Amino acid sequence: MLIMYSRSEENYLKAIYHLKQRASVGVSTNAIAEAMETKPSSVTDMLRKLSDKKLVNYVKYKGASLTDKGIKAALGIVRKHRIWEVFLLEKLDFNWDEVHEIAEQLEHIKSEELINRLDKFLDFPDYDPHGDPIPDKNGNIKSAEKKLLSELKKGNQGVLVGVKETSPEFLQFLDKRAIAIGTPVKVLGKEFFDGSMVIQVKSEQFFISKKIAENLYIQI
Amino acid sequence: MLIMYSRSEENYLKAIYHLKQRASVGVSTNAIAEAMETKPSSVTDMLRKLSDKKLVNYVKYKGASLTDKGIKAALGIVRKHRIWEVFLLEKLDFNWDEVHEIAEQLEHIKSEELINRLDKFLDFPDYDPHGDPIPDKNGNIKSAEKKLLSELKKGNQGVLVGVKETSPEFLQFLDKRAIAIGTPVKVLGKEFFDGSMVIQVKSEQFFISKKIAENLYIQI
DNA sequence: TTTTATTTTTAGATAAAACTAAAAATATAA
DNA sequence: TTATATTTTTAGTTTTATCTAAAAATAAAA
Repeated sequence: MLIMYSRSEENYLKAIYHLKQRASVGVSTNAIAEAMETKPSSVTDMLRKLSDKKLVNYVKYKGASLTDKGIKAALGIVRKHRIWEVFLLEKLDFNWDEVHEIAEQLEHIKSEELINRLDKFLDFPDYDPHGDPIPDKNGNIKSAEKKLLSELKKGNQGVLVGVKETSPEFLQFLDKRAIAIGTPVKVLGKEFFDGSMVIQVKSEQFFISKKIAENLYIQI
Repeated sequence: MLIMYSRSEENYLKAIYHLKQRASVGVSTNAIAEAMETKPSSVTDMLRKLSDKKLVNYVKYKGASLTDKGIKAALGIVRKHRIWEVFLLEKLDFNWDEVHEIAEQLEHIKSEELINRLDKFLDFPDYDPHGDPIPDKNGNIKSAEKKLLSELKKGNQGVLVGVKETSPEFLQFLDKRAIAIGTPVKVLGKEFFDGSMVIQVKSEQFFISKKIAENLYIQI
């Protein structure tokens, strides 16, 4: 059962996987198109194709969700992506805002053996540089019990364990303030009006907008 | 001048580079087709395209050769391929007959930074696992002054520094006889009739056909 | 040098993955 | 509930890289 998917198919599977994450309903055509920076009509074409291959459940006008087969395939790609990110950061000294783009290419290299050996070479890491868990070769993934910083209340504290947004701009924003995975964070104040917060990071205090808080995962 | 080429264009450039190597005339359409396992008509199409991009000199019915721009591009791909091979062998413990296929994929990853950092990580290797020299980032390549074993005469001796053929079958053939890069080899006898040889490898003697001898590079 | 064989090119077709523009379905607002 | 807006799909093109079959050019043999 050594089935291979095209680079495009893999990218769609990955996008649906990331968009779905517990949304009980199907993912909309438009949402996929936006995430992939392509046109809705292209998405429709691909959904039909993936549906024919039993990788997604797709009902016209009702959106799509991954089948078990689709989830398995998506997890394989996510695994590759995250292992390569660890390699780039730990072995080649890339910065955490540089690794994503290159991993987008490396995740499509076809070789189970390669990724398993790389996994071993890196001593079987559990999380990638952004704090996201790495599925093992059987597709088992640790569902990190993390909360968004924006969901915390005044007085709550925890450790930054992940970021939702991974754009270089956002990651550089964090770097500038010395906020990184593992950094302890405490909520000093929160505005009801706009959801903005004042947080304590080490000896410093920062004002952050709701948008920032919605992209930081905290483990309490 | 950050020009990118498609995977297919890169493969054609690489194939022409490998076929050319000092043949003063152009490489024939059929030779390229055979090397790439594709049809001559496909080659004609691509040669016209590469010619438009000033990567090859192409004259209808007369074959093709790389321009300076084409050589530079080809060397960039060869560099990536060989650096990845070193990585796979040295860091991930792949066998030398397994690395080629995976490197065929990795060589197309688009990132100068990546390959330069990998080069550094590997401590700037000069040769790949098959004994072929690795071009530096400016395209300078050590032209190893090696001879084919088949060109040597009775009594000549040297060290195996490379292989021409890189198929798993051939490499396993060598492994079975403990012939590897760095192994000293001496020609004990040579038949005029069919070019076959008897060679001394360490304490053992082997009979090898002309075809084998034509795929082993020796440094005297 | 004419004939035959081989190589190379042209012409037209196909498949994958994208696009645009228009039509159809669904959701929202008056 | 009808009208309007949004979302999604269909239909038809485009681009890249391939292919087959036939025509043209070149090379080899008689």
